[in-house]
Order: sequence, then C-alpha cells, then structure tokens
Amino acid sequence: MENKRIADLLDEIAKMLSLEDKPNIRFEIRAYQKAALTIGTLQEPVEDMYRKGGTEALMELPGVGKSIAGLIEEYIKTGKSSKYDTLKKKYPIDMASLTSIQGLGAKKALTLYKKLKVKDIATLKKAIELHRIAKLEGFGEKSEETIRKGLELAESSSGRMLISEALPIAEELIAKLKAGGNVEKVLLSGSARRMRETVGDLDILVISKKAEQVMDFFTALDAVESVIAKGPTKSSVRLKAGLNCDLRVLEPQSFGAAVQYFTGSKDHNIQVRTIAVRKGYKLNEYGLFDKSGKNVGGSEEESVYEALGMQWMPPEMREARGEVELALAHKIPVLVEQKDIRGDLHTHTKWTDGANTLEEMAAAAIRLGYQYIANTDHTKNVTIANGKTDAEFERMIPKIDKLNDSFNGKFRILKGVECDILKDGTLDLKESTLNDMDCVIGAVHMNTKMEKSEMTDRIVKALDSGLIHILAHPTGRIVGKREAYQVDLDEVAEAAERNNVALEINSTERMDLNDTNIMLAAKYKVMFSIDTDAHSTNDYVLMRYGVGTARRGWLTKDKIINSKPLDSLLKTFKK
DNA sequence: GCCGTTTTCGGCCCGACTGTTTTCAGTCG
Repeated sequence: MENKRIADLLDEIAKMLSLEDKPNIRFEIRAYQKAALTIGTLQEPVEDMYRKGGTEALMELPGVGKSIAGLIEEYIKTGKSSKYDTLKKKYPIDMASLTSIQGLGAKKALTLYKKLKVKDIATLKKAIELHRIAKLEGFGEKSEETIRKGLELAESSSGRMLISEALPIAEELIAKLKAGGNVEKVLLSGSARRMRETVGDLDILVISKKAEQVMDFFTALDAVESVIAKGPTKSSVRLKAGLNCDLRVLEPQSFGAAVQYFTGSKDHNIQVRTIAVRKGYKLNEYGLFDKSGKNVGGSEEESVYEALGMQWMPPEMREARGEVELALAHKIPVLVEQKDIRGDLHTHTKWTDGANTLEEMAAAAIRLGYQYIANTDHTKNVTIANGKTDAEFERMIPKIDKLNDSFNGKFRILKGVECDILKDGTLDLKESTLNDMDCVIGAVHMNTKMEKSEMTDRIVKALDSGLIHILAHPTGRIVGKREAYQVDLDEVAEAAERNNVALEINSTERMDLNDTNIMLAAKYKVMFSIDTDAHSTNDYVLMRYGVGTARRGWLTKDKIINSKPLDSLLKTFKK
C-alpha cells in the first residue's frame, strides 16, 4: 500500500466532510487534511510503520491520532474504510477529479450533483455542453465559463511547468515591471522562489504607492493572455506562456511579512503561524502583530523570523520537513550555492550526441569561471547517442592531453566517460579503458523495465566494480514524462558509500536525484555531484536548478564533489 | 479529529477576489 493512496483517501474524506452540515466540522476537515499531508510527504511506507509498531507507531505521526490511526489500520488490513464508504454513499461524486478543476470546490460540486447529476469529469463536460450550469441558482454565465476554462486547462496539461522554463519567464516579467516604473521593489515569491522542480503559477510581489497604475501596466503586458482577476492589491493573469501569474502590491512596512507569507510553503507557514500564536502574536501577510496590534514584523523577512525566535532559512528549505525546528534551535545549515560550483562533471560533445565541440564546451566553461569540466560522452551500447568503443575512447586521450596543455594549467578537461551499465550490471567498456579515465560516470539507459530487486542488484553490482566515480541520474525519472524505474535507493546509497561513488543531481528535466531522494541518500555517507548533463554550451545554465534541488535536499557545500578544487577532486576520484 | 511550556477541554492561520445577490458564500492560496 503506497503512502499516496492513503493520503488521497484522507484528502477525499476531508473533501466530503466539507459538505457535512455540522458545527465545527471545519476543524475535523483540517485534521484529515493535515494527516493526509503528513502521510503524503513521509519517506517511510506507512504500512511498514504499522507492521512494526501498530497503531501506536502511527499515532506518533504529527496530525495522526486515535481515529485516523484506526482508519489507516482498517485500510491497510481490508483495503477499505468504513468512514469513507459511509461518506461516499452520501456523496457518490468523483471529488478528487472535480475539485482539481480551478474554480470548482466541494460545495459547488455537490450542488452540481444534486441539481444536474454531475458526478465526474464526463458528466460535467456534458452539463457544460448543454449549457445547464449557468441557469442554476447561485451560478451564472460567468461561473459556467470559469468551470469550462478550468476544465480545459486541467485537460491540456497537469497545469505545472518545469522550474527551468518558469523561472526565466518570471525574471522577464520582473524586469518589465521594474522598467515600467511606479514600483519601489519587486520580488518573486511562491514555489518558484523555493525552487520547486515544477511550479503551478508565479507569485510576484511589489512595493508601490501607485497600485492602480502598476495593475494596469501589469495586466496590459504583452505576455498576458487573459486577466482572471484585477483588484487594488491583487491581480491574477493567465500568461501566453501557459501558466498563471499573481501580482500583489504591498506596503513597505508589511513587505517582510508578505514575502514570508507568499513564499510558503503553505505547510511551512502553518507551522510558523502556530509558533506566532503561541508567542502571543498574530501573523498574516500584512505583518507580525503583537498584542497591542503593533506591527513588529518589519520590511524584511529576516525580522519576521527573528521576532519569533527563529533563524532565517533559505526558501528552498521551507517545506515543513523539520526546518522550523532547526530554525528555532538556530541550527540552519549553510547550504551549497551556485558560486561554490567549480566545474561540471557530466558533459557531452558532438563526438556522440552533443551539439558542440570539446573546444567549444571548454571555452564556454572557462567563460563561466569554471576550473574544470569532465568530458563524458556515451559508450557503444547507447547506439542512439552514437556511443563509442574502447579503442575510440583510448584514441581521444592524447587529443585531450594536447588541449589541456593549451590551457597553461588554468583549466582542465577531465578525461571521462558516461559508461552504460548493461542489463546484467557489467559495464560497457573494459576495465583497462575505464582505468585510463579521470572521471567515470555509470548510468542506466536501456532495459529499464525491470523488477525492483533486479534493477537494484544491477546498479549495486556496477558500483561494486570499483570503477565508477559518479552514478548518473540514479532513478531514471524525467519530470512529467517518465516515472523512476523500480529501484531500492537505500541499497544503492549504501553501495555508493561503500565504493566512494558520488550520486548525481542531474539538473536537466530529469531532476534526478530529486529533493526527497537527496534527503534519503544523505542519511548515508555519500557525496553528490551536481551536473548539467550538458549537450551544448547553452545547457550549462541549468546548473542553478541542480543547485536549487540540492538546496531543497539541505545539502551543504562539503557534500558536493564539484565544489572542490581540482586537485582535491582528483584525490577523491583515486580508487 | 488532534493536541498540550496557558490547556486532557477548548481551541484550531487568515485574508482577497469573484459572482451572485443586495450581504455573503465559495474558492483559492
């Protein structure tokens, strides 16, 4: 039983509870939502916890008490929940799908069911086609249009965009807002500031005395497709690029609280607010107010946390994963930064499937201030990428040596290879060839549909060869496109620790390892390598997203091999 | 339904915008 299934069950119960007409039901709803969140973000399978420690163990989880622990027990044992079934009988609606549509919540969904027998996406579509929603009491033409558009959006995509696509869009909007005048300060907040791998929308905050002009300017920008809402403090638009953007105009004295609030995450904020309440404050987006109603939050985010007895923490950490406790203890780690990165250890050239020559890749890296790159082209088994043989790699060695001579010691190309890990866990090149390389990356590319134990053994065997320095994209996932293959990351991390192999944080749309897997792997004494897997000189810019992901995994500089100077990097590569 | 450095009972984060109705419920973040 996956945690997600249990979390979804609790979430749907919460949605159905919101239809109940009972006093104080909203707190029960919140309790189910909170429990769903806890379980949804848990690393360890809840089922394992239950098998080991029963309902007692479940009740240790924040937000899980006697009732919900009992419900989970029932669900694990029988695959059913009587509470869920009772509610479902009363509300036989596909709540999860319907409420995922923007502008449609549980209450409206219920009305649609009662009046129009809408119970899922298909029946909703029909109701819209027949133009029946607009005629309902409490609805209207605009409501129907909102739901129709929301449905369209939900169907056209999952609604989220890669951070590497969204952040440049946000930065362009911010530049426009600054250039447009009337603003004193502009800042990106929301999940993009937290560097989540995908973002659902953009949240931009400004300080301005001329809110109306700013809103007019913003909603009239070329990048805007349509205006969803427009008010004096908040406007919301759909961008042509395919995502929504909110703009909020704030007062200088509340900017700190607003930045804190809108950066989120929501769950982080709930924890921070709870602390505020406990200390006798009230925290909202306008400030941190003491009992006399005085705003003690200030114009900076730091001062809000400080007033609450907390240390400021990087936005990437704010996911309610224990950072609040660390902040209260003033033990927030110093996370790796982009400026710490001294080189890129996973790059490709024209020789296999890249777009640039090695000379061009080196020149671009030098311009970025890097001390080194590893040239890691593909091996023969990866035929679609024009992978090379042992003999071909051997022949490259003198060429790279010659090129390195031309750098006069100021830059170094490491002789490398992205060696395919074959189906049986052996490597695609000979041991003698790999031993001639400075940097050997092991990677799984083919035959990825294996049993979990089989895939785990395959990778562990490759690591145990002692020939690999870095394991590339350890889980094989591609955001929004390809699921991770079945693999036991604990066993892989253990093997990496045993063999002194760094795990890659691949900065492309793979985002692999991702933040939670980094946290999982970091329980072991392993190092990480943040790489762009660059297939052209343009790809070097992706490094910031890999660094962002590493920061979301709470990694410090000393855990990142490519933050090391060349000589100490080469020492760690010596087997 | 959960929880406790104020509590085992009585709290639980909080506000903006929209649409429809005419004072507010629903939705969202």
